[in-house]
Amino acid sequence: MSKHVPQGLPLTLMNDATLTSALAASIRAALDRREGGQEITLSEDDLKLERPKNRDHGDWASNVAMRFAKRVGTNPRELAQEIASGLEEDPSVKKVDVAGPGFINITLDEAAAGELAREIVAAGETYGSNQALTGRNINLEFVSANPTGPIHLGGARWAAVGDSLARVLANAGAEVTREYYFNDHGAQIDRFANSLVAAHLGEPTPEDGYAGQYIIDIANQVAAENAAELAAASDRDAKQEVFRKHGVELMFGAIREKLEEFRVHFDVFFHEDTVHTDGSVEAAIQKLRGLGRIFDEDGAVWLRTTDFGDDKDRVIVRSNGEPTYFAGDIGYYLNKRERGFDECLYMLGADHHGYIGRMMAMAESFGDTPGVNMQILIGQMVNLVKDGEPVRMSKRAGNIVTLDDLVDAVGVDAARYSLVRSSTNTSMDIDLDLLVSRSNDNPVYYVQYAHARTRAVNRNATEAGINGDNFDPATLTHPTENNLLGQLREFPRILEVAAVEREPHRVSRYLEDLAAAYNRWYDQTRVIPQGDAPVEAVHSSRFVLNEAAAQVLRNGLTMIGVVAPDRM
RNA sequence: GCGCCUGUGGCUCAAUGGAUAGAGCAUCUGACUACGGAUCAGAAGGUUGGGGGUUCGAGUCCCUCCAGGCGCGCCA
Repeated sequence: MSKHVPQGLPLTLMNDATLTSALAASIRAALDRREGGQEITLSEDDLKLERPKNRDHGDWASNVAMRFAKRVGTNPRELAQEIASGLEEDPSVKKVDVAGPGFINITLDEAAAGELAREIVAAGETYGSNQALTGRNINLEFVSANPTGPIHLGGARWAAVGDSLARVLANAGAEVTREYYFNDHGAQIDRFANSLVAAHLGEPTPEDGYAGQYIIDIANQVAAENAAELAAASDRDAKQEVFRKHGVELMFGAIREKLEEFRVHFDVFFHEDTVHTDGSVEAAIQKLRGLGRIFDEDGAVWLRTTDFGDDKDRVIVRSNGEPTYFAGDIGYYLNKRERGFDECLYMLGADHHGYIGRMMAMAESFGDTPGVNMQILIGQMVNLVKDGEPVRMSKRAGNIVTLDDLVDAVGVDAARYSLVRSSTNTSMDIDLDLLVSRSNDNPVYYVQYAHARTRAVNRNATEAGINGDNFDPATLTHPTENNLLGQLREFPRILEVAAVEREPHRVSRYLEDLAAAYNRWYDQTRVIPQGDAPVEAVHSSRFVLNEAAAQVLRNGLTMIGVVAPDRM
């Protein structure tokens, strides 16, 4: 994602703490044995363990030997060997291998690894929560679509991604406020109102107006509900005012309703009007003027954004005295900061990326730090495709595909999942017909199926009298168990990265890997003994592992607002 | 012209600078009178757009070229 966010955010990995300290001690010892080793200080980064993609490379791996070999005058493999022999003394370590150019591959003791299943079940829905963003007070603004029409596919994408991001940020310990900037101030609203009057009077859609069935529907509804008010309106302008007031209200109500149905809840709906009427804009201009950032030219009021890297200076009050749209943004930003938000995140479509320069300059004009107090996340467009050909959506033309259409076609779960699943850096083509016909291909069902399967296993096992009482982690020795445990162990780290990098799509990718690991395990082992075979500790242990997998699938699906069903 | 994003198997997309570039769909071959076959096992399919560079190591970072999307208003 194009992220105008601070670099080098702390990323404390949820590695096994004792393992990390054992690694540190072992490296220290190896370095101290060499001349000059005392001069080297180890950073958190140096001790970072990573999870090998290939299971043959153990549970954890470190590249530390390759990073330090040159500095201490040896080759990586030799240094790795020294560190490895020190590590092997740690009781939770089963074996340590040196591989490839100097990787240190650590395999955990099975009992230590299996213990995780019990820990996850005990942690329940808190498993995966972390402290990566503790103490951050974040305002996340997303969707903010104009109330001149229903939410279209682009807005749907930001609704799904933004809401998931909010969940991921909160899961990382941040205070998150979800906010929608309700743009009810500008000329577009006049055009919207004008379109409603025209529809009411049976006139053709005005130049620059909005078309579509929803305009007619809203016009009819306003007319039906406000007959007296309309009759009292003397001229067309007065009628338009009636349509403006009630039409915007209706449109906005519909948007809120659709978002709620999409399981996207906003804490604050902020009306653009208020920054113009409550003095926020005026206060912001005064403040910037006091800071020497404002100048007057050609009868207009300007903000000297070029001082902070913008392409050109920006008008904030036109020569006719009307504030620009950007003036509203300025007042709104100041308003957010005064409400106590340290970090204001904006999710914008790629068609607004030209805005970044002036927004960041504006924040800096206030003395704030761009990329910290103000962070802008740019996501690429959603394109509508029909029969392989791109179709240009336009509210004016009235051929938009809406959030509602998408939900009608595939349902909330599949819609949210597929919108979140890919990086926001990539533009997205949606062919609604194709989406419907291939709806069963959606990976969301694979993940949901895995969860439903855990519940079926649970029901059957419970009926067979199996529970977790005789849990013995050392019995979880099958390769697929090792693999599943490794996958489960990664969950908190995935959520940390997703939060810090602002990339919720990582969660869905992870869930697909986890579901695959679960299905393979299910295929290879049995929780319930076959036939008359006795119930042993291993079955009890697998029962716990089954519950752990279920828990993580649930917790992960919750992050993207998708239901974890008991049956499908 | 300048700026941002993208370019990875036939298609849709993954991959905090790490090991043999991974999934799904499509294609082909197998597996159910054992806990849900919406599943599993396997095969085939790649010069990561081209070319330089940095690094022990580059799909990832830097430069350059090519292609596509988006943007450069006293519009919102």
